[in-house]
Amino acid sequence: MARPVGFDREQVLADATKVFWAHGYFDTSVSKLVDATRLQPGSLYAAFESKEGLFLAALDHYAGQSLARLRKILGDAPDPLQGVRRFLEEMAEADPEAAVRGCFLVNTVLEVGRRNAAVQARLRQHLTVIEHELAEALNEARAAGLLAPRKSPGELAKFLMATIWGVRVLGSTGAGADDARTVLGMALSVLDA
Amino acid sequence: MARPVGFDREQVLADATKVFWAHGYFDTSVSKLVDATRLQPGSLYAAFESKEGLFLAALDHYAGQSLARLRKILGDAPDPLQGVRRFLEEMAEADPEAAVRGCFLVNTVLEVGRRNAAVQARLRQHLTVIEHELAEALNEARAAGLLAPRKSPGELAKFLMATIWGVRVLGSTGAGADDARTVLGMALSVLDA
DNA sequence: AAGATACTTGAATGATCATTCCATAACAGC
DNA sequence: GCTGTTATGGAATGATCATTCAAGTATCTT
Repeated sequence: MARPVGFDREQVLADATKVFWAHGYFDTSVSKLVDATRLQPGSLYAAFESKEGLFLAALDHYAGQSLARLRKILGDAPDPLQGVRRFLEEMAEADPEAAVRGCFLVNTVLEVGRRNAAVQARLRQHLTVIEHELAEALNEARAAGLLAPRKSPGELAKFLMATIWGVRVLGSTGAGADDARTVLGMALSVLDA
Repeated sequence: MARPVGFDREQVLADATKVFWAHGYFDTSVSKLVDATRLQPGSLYAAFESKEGLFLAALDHYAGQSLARLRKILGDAPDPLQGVRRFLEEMAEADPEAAVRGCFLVNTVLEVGRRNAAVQARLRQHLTVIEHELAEALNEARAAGLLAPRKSPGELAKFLMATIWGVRVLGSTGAGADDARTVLGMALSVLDA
């Protein structure tokens, strides 16, 4: 047949994700991507079609990793409710640099998603999967008697997603871990009683 | 003396704010600003020094208006606690376009603030003023017996700010008013009991 | 009414933008 | 070890970027 691809697609996506995450979509130039991935424009365009194509692929790459982390935390926890709590509480313990960097998906919702239908659709899809995962865990928790029966797992999941987003913004303002813990503590108190 | 400035600075700031709010910092070109403000580059640079200078001025313009709106709602409310509730609840009632546009300050925290110290400092300043306003209202509420004494107004204010940010992100994902009301209802339940 | 002052205009600047393209290189099948 | 096919490297493209500047114009002071 012909010459095979000479780079590791996953590695390239990891590199590109890092750049887009740090600089956003519009302030990431193709030349920054060339530097970070060590791929020339030709190869980049052959593999991902366009800057937007690469960006969407990076979004998928990031979302896949986030989902895996959530599932691991839920799986390792002694019960579904504690799993949910730990997932939220973990956010306050990231190092300051990571906290300021925020969540790639949330950053993108505000920078691009508002105005680009393709990007918004992709983001909603990824965020919905995470929300459903939380809702399912809360549903199990309620079935196991860990959560008051009058609470709605679906609504709580929506609320927790908004809490996550709020804490991400808080982190990007440069606030410290203490503030994050305060906010998370109050939000998680909604799960009590 | 000499020829006076031939444009209304407030009007220019209002126009520029609209563009920056809709497109963000990096996707707003000077030529878009020239179109929106009907000022030529020379005049724009004479009045605001640079694109970043105009952006910071737009941020100030927006923050001033936001603060005025908050103060009006607090002033019109029958008591401080209801004022705070109304300020939050009002967010769900914006028309869908405005909801997707989000809050200029929050959008900017994630797009620019994370990486530009001057912008981040300005944002923190504006957001802190709003947070203090909320904390003060909650303090009055507690003094008036409307809020349980064990609740901390300062911590509640931080939590409510994060709630606002979360709801803003929710709106930018394209979610409807119902979802916003659900999230706000749960968050405001923290003020009860 | 005349001169001094400073705003406005819009073209020019050089850099950088996303994307394309072509010559070259590398591998598969025969 | 050719031959066909596809990846790669890197220059070239034309558009657009933020910013500057010189020429023209409007207004205030005297």
